[in-house]
Amino acid sequence: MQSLAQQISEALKPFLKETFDVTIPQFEFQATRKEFEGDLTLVVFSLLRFIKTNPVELSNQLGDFLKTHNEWVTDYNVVKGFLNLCIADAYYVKVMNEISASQNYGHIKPDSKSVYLVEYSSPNTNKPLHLGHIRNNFLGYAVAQILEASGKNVLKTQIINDRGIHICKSMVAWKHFGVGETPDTSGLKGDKLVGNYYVRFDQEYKKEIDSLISKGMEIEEAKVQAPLFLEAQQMLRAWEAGDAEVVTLWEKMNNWVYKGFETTYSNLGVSFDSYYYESKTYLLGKELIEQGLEQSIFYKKDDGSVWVDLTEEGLDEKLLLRSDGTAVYMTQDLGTALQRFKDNPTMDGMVYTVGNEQDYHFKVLFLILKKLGYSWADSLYHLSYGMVDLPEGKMKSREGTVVDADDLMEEMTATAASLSEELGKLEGMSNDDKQLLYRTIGLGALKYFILKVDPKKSILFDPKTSIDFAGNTGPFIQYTYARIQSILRSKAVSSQSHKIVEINPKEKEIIKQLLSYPEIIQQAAKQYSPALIANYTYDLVKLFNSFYQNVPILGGDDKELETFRLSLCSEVAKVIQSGLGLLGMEVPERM
RNA sequence: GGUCGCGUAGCUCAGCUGGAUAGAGCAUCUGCCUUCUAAGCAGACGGUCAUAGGUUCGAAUCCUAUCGCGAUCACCA
Repeated sequence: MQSLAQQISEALKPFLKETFDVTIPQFEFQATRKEFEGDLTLVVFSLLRFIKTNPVELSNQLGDFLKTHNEWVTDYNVVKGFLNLCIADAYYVKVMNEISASQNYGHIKPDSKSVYLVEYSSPNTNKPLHLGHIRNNFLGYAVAQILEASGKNVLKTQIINDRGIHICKSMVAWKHFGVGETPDTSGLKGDKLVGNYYVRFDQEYKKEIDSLISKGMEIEEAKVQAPLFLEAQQMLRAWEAGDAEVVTLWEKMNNWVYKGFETTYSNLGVSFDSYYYESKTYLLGKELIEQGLEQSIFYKKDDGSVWVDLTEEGLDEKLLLRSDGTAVYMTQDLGTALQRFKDNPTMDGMVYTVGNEQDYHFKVLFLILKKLGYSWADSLYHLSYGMVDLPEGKMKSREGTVVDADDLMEEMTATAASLSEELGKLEGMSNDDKQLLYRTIGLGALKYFILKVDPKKSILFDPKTSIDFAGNTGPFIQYTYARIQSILRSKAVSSQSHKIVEINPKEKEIIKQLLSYPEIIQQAAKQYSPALIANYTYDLVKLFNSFYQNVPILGGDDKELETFRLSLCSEVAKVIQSGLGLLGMEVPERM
């Protein structure tokens, strides 16, 4: 479907060639502002670079030409260098018919084998998911959906940080204070149980430090001499050496955590196509370091540690391997990237959804991969997002100011429930259906609240006041959808194309908004920005509500008009559903 | 200190590759529920786009400097 702007561009090019002997590569169009008459505006100013003439005169010339040569341009007016074109109602009726006839409007089917990987979530296995992970998950999932809608094959994946000193701490604490306790015996989710022991480790560790200090030891000395700390270190070494007992316990506790995570993911409404584990990729990373050493891309210091020098690129020197030969964070990420490429040879790009405190890390990671000669390094993208802060400041697990993901979702559902009860429109709905609805609304509120903001900006989240259900919010959009469904329930929408000759301004605005949806998806994909989709959908909903309150949809004598309006409602509903779907949000039939 | 990001209405945010008089929501105030769901609609109030220069027909948008906030600069991940 060719847009009107494209059609007009095509018509103008030969005209300008003939009249002025110039070739214009690109015309600039914009929607006409409300205070002027017209629908589409050609910015003639931008043509002055090619044609030295009076902008008003040129505008009039172009307007005359279009009025006589384009079937949809009915009239025009000129304000300074702006050529405002009036477009026939029939054009909007025609495109409405095209939109209703199209399948999955705005979405494009992938036409190649190439694959995009979207990595998100990527938790540690020593504590439950919290508010920060929530932003990460919503963002990653939404971006994956948007890329898919824009015509790419997408695989959602994550890297699980399942090895290291942190998980050993939980294991040590469990061995001392909780042997025999399992998710089944305690009734706790696995991730919560393991997280508790991580906290317990820290508490007991502090006690040991204090006791050592009271015996006259220096603080720094006490920190590394505390028995629990030594035990955790010892356990990490045993793990790396493949000690059977340690590995078995490690597997057992990690599996508890994974099971707990699965529950949370399922409640969040996100999913993954594959999983990568650092315990499995760090060895490949080490191989890469060896290769780089042989090719003299990296260098070894006297103590045996391996480094890369990025000072020429304006960065620092970066450690890649410790002096004892063990892997660091960067080693693992190099290995993971290579592993993913090996698993997906047709990979066209990869998106890393990771907080902005790691901007530097990813800059370095991509640079190293490029130095190693991997051509795909250019198509890696760090989807960097800002922190989620609380009124009290940063979230700190030690100080108990972390907002737990499961708890938050439950709170949201409860808030949605009490607000819905107050409104009392759900008579005759079964309890199960109500519960499902409350979850849909509560979670929708949370998702929309987070996704409508530009990813790179940090969010201030106040659990008490942040989530609203009125105005620019998820529930408002869901509510509008539910109301449209209610209208559609009363009458069947015919699929025939409409022939009405006149439409009112509200309808025209809605159709214009619908028309720009495919472009919005492409743009959102290009910018990795769910916020673009969110704000687009909100605008559409606002237009619809104004229409709904001011124009009778049902009734009246003109049946032709009624069918047209019903059909318009139906298309609006479909686009709302699609837009919210890209954000990972559900849409209710009634609420 | 070096590097990166942010700064738009009292608050939360839009503003696409520079375009016409900078837009929404919340809050405050005024109207609108016997007609398809009032989580709504119609309207009022609210701005030195952090500051100062520059680029040009034209700047919230691009460039430079300054100020403020945040992140980062580990043999942690």
